This record gives sequence, structure tokens and C-alpha cells, in this order.
Amino acid sequence: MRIATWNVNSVTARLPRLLAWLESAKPDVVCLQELKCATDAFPGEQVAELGYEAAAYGTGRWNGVAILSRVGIEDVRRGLIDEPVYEDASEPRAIGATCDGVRVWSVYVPNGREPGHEHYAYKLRWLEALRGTVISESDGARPFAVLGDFNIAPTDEDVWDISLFTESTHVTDAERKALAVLREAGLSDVLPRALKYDKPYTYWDYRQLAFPKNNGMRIDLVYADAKFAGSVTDAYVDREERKGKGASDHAPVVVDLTV
DNA sequence: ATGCCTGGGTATCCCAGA
Repeated sequence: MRIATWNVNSVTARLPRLLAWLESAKPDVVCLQELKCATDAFPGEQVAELGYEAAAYGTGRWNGVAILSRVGIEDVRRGLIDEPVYEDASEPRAIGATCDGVRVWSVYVPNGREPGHEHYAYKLRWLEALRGTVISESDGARPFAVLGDFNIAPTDEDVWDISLFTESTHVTDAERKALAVLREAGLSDVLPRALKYDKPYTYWDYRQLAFPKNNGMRIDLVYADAKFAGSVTDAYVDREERKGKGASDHAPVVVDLTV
């Protein structure tokens, strides 16, 4: 089975590239983030023509997540257990589904904006709810993984220049502790290989030639339980998708499994 | 070449992204 995660930065704007990529990469399951469209506006018919069923969860302008599967999709759950709200609103940032016996979650962790900001506190509360959902759903009986844009660089090696990240989100101790808590809950970081250079970055800002300079960050992660991680045969970042006109600022992470 | 932001909506500026 091939499972991928990709922050597409608007599924509407990215649709031509998404469809072409589905045809070339041939993933069985795809976790999408930043749909920027409402559930009803998701391009389900277009992906169905390529053999994919879709479960989407979006409210429009911001956020939005989905799972595509060509091996079946069951037990869809929208939102985390005991999910926090931001400014009194629940945001579409998590969706779970079972695809051919594998339980996957597609997550778009809040950005945080800056340490001390209310959005940062929300990010940490949201990650606590993710932990609770992981504990509730990962029983070891079936392969389980959380895939998506975590908006956290796990180590200093996961950003191009850590000296530029003082007083910044994505690298703080509290955010990294939230990842450590997920590892303590039985998940492990499935580290992809890079197709070029030495670091498997997954995000490069649109500005200041970040991609040509390889000023990237590894923030799109695959956190998998033992059954899932133990069946991984390969994992890579498809940086080709960051190239050219009409690219997302994130590249897909692709994982191959024996299950 | 991979090339100096992009997407979407309250729209022709503003907010968010990381």
C-alpha cells in the first residue's frame, strides 16, 4: 500500500496538479490539508474519475482536510475527541478513516503565529486533543498513523538555519514536547528520504527564492504506530511537486507499506 | 533551471500562511 500526505494550499487551485500527481504517483490513500473549500465544494467527482473515494471536511476560506482512498474508506470521523475551539469556532483540521484495514488521520495542526499569541496556546491545546484521540484510537490491533502538516519541526536539523528561528513558532520546546508525548503514546516519526540534497524538507516558503536555495523545513510528518512503522519499506519527499508554476508551498510525503 | 509569494474573500485591499 502507498499512503501519502500533502498540504495542497487550496485543493481548487491545486486540482490540475493533484489529478496529474494521483495518476503518476498512484497512491492508494492520500491525506490532504489546507483544502480552502467547504465540504460540499470538494472536487469529489474529479478524483472519483481516477478511482478515488473521498471524505472531506472543510468550511471554506481556511483550513480543511480530506482523505482520498482507492482501497475503500470506512468509519470516517471528523474532528478530534474533545477538540478545542478558536475564537468560539471549531475548525476543520482533522479527519480520520479506515482504508483497507489501516486507520489514518489527516491533520492540519494550527500554525500558532507566534509564541505568546492566543493561536499558539490553541495550537498546544489542539495537540493535547490529538494525543487523546491517538490514545483512544491506536489499540495496536490495526496499523495506525497520523499524517499531515504538524507545523512543528521535530529537531533543529529540520529547518535550514536554526539561528533564524529564535522567538519563532515551529521549534519551541513546548511544541516539540507535544511530539514527544505522541511518541510516548506509541507513535514514531517515519523519516522520509530526500530526493535531492541531504535534508527531507517538505515545505519551502514561496518568497525569497526559498525553494531554489533549499531554505526548507520538515513539518509535514508521518507519526505511525509500531504495526504501521514496522511495515514501511520506503518513504520519500516528492520535491518534484514543489517545482514550477502552480505548485503548493508543501511537497507530498509518500510512504510505501507491505500491508 | 526550481527563480525572488500565493489563495480566497469582506475584493481591487486584507488576512493568513510558517
